[in-house]
Amino acid sequence: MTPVRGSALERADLLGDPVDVAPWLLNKILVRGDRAGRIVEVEAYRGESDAASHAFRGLRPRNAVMYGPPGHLYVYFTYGMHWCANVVCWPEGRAGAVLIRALSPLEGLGAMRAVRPAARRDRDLCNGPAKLCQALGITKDDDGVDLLAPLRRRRGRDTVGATASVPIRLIDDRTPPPARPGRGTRIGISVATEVPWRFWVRGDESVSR
DNA sequence: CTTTGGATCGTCT
DNA sequence: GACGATCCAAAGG
Repeated sequence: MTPVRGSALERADLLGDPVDVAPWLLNKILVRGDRAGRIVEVEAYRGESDAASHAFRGLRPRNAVMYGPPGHLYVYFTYGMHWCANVVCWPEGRAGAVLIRALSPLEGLGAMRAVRPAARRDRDLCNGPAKLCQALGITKDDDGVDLLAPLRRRRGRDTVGATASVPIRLIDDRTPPPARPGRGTRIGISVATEVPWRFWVRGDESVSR
């Protein structure tokens, strides 16, 4: 399998409103060691002005990363068993993030299948925010990592086990975002359910149900 | 295919 | 003490 190639994103591209950054992130690639997937579904969370955001009630230990510089990963734990990952937006001091809801698996499918035995088909490996974290081994340990940091020389093999030391990066392989992405309301929330801040790549089979 | 309910624990009230 | 930015297995059509 040929490794994905691409350049790091510009941090300036993530300085904006999550509602603008979210569709722009579609078709970018999330890489962890030998595993990689193309972003095909996202949701924008606008921080203190968004009742559905974890930052709606201000700075807390859990959401502190969202108040940091853009381009870092905000990871949270939910439902007593799941991890979910966001790309931090807006300048330092202002909370905002884009939840990554689904990836189209590109590389390391074998490792993903090994960690996700519940996935019957490959399209089920990363078609949900907690599923993709499981597939890439994203946990609390990855909260706050810089997705745009230059990649150092490969430290070791990406084994199915410990992923904590394996870097996570966001890269651009020059596949542009869709000119006309799917757009609709966000999923799984009980407030601010009417705003259309969910975006996806139309027709991609890994978009969540 | 769709619907339903259980699992499970950190965070905030 | 309640409730999640969810997933999955089981049951029903």
